[in-house]
Amino acid sequence: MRMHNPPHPGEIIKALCLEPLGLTVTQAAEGLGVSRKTLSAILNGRAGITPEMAVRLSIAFGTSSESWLNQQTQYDLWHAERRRKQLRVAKLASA
Amino acid sequence: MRMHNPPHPGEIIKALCLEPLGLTVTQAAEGLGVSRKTLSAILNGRAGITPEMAVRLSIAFGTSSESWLNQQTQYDLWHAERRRKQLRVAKLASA
DNA sequence: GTCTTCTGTAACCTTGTAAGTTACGCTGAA
DNA sequence: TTCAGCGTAACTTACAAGGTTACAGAAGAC
Repeated sequence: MRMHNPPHPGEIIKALCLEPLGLTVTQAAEGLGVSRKTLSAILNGRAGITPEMAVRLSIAFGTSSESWLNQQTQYDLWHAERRRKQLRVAKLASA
Repeated sequence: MRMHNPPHPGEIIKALCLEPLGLTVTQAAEGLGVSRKTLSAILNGRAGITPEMAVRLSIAFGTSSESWLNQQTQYDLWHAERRRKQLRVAKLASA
């Protein structure tokens, strides 16, 4: 489990894709083939990156879809781990 | 992108966790703190592993939640990649 | 000042999925 | 035959993603 709260993937998209290319949200949304609302929600952390969106990002920006989706996975997992103590689960195998 | 259709994580749970320990689906569901229906759906590929379920699995079986969730990610991504050609996405950066 | 563009976001709808409870039929073992 | 285990259907609640439409604010061009 990582120590620091990982940034949501939207921040990375904004910092590594949109800003370097000088793309507006509107332009990027058109390029990705999604609505401006959908991209805006991701950029502002109000929606996650779905598998399909990861593939879209990999087409548009040339990185692997796996890396995009893994970012989302790490983000989701960090938040799920914060509730680990609240889960009532038996140890079925003591590793 | 992997060549072969990755097994859904439920198969791995069954093969690596339940069978070696001789656990029934009912027993494992109780230990994990979920309904028998929920676990059955996962084992039979009709539901995915959520971040919370990944944490439950890591508590019960002593493996990292990340490894469980990554299996789901790989499974989801493989299916999303199959539709890559159908997505109308512009190349915004030519990597 | 005025107009336009970009942006965030609210409201609303549709679709899909996860999870729960309850209940049913099937199977296999005691 | 009786019963435990299992898959699964039917129903509910909850939530997330995506779309369209519309609004308000910020910022630049004129």
